[in-house]
Amino acid sequence: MHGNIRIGKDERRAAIMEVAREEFLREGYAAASMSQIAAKVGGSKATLYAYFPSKRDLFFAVVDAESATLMDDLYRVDENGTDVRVTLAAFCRRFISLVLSDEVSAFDRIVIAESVRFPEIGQAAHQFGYKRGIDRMEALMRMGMDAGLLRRADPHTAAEYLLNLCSGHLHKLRQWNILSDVPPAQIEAQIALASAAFLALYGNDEMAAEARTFFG
Amino acid sequence: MHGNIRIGKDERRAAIMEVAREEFLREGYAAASMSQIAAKVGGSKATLYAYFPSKRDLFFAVVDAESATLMDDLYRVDENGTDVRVTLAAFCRRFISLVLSDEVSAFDRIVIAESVRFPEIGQAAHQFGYKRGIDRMEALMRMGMDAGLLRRADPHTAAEYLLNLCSGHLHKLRQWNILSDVPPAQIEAQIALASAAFLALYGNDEMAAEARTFFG
DNA sequence: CATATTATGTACTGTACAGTACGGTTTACA
DNA sequence: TGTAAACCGTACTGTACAGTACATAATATG
Repeated sequence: MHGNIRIGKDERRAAIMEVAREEFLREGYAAASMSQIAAKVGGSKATLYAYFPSKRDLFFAVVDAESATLMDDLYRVDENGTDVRVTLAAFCRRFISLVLSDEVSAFDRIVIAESVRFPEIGQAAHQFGYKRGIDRMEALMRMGMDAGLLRRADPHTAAEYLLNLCSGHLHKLRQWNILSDVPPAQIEAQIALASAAFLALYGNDEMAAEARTFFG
Repeated sequence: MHGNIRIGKDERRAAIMEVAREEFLREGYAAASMSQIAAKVGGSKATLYAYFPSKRDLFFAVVDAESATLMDDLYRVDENGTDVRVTLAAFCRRFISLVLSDEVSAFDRIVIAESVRFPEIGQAAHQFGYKRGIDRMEALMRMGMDAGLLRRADPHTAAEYLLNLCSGHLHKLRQWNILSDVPPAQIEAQIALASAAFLALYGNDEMAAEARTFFG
């Protein structure tokens, strides 16, 4: 009667998580409803609870998956050439664009909001995202230092600071839901500013002097 | 922005708001309960609703008040002397300490979490806090530039960047609820780092050179 | 075809909450 | 001392939700 095509368990699970992801990201944990999710999946609540024993479990599954994919995007370092400056700029571009995107924004909001009730979430974001990302970037920093483009310093701290510089003014405005769409020109400006600030702090004397012309 | 002041009975109103503030900051909007608040105030729900027509109104009243007091603390510039460097360092110390405190942390979390459902909140935080704070700091920047300690640049952008530099690594960890208590030594390190970074970017050549020794 | 598994809709339980109704009680004050 | 406003407790309405029960239908496997 209802020509429902039977699909494999994994696919159904994926479909549930996809819908749940949208609901949780848009509504937050409390306001998202299991009945709503079941309805949008097209199945029934009974089936939903057959796959995930509780709302909490579904939420955690979604957050873990999203954490893995997003963080993998966020902290990717494309070593696309020999020039460390190019790699650095490419990283800033990717990172800043993503940080200001709807998806990362929404996810970040959820993590911050729910990390009080569910501390595991904040720890996951830190351990599997941020920390791992910085570890990856250490290699990039070392390359720059070995090439003489960056000052000799603790590469871990340097990586940490690059990320810090990338999350700027626009990020705050997005967190407060003031900017819904960020004009590309502003993103470009933010990228240039973050790169320049980083080079002014960690670049060799020559690069730092050049970068400092950005500030004044 | 929500001036609904009743004549007389100010103490009771204040008592309600004090309790509501604690509840909202600890539980968030959804999980905070009006019955709970009424009980903790010592009164009844009828009285509570006599003062605030709805949960939403009470929430807004609390957020507005908290916004005003917190932001006033956060963005205060103590011009306690003639030396701009001292004023600058004092500002960093005050700002960073407050940003990492329980109160500001909790409030920031609420604003981020609820600015989706209540966009007015994010706008209030921006308009009456952040924006106004930066306007105040512009004066400080101008002083530094006039004194020749800072490079000539747009004082507004410079002020914006100082704030940006102050919200560092530790702020992220607090947002994710990983650090509950921040060791004072780490706070001091963060203060020194932010000051140094700012001077390396916006300080005159002499100060910038000195500040850059911090990085490597 | 027989049987075990899985999906289905519907309707239920229990709970928690915002907001209201109301009759009685305290307080302010004239 | 009288009166009106403010307050109180309690119990209520209506709603929304997580999670469950159950009887039925579709599918797979043998």
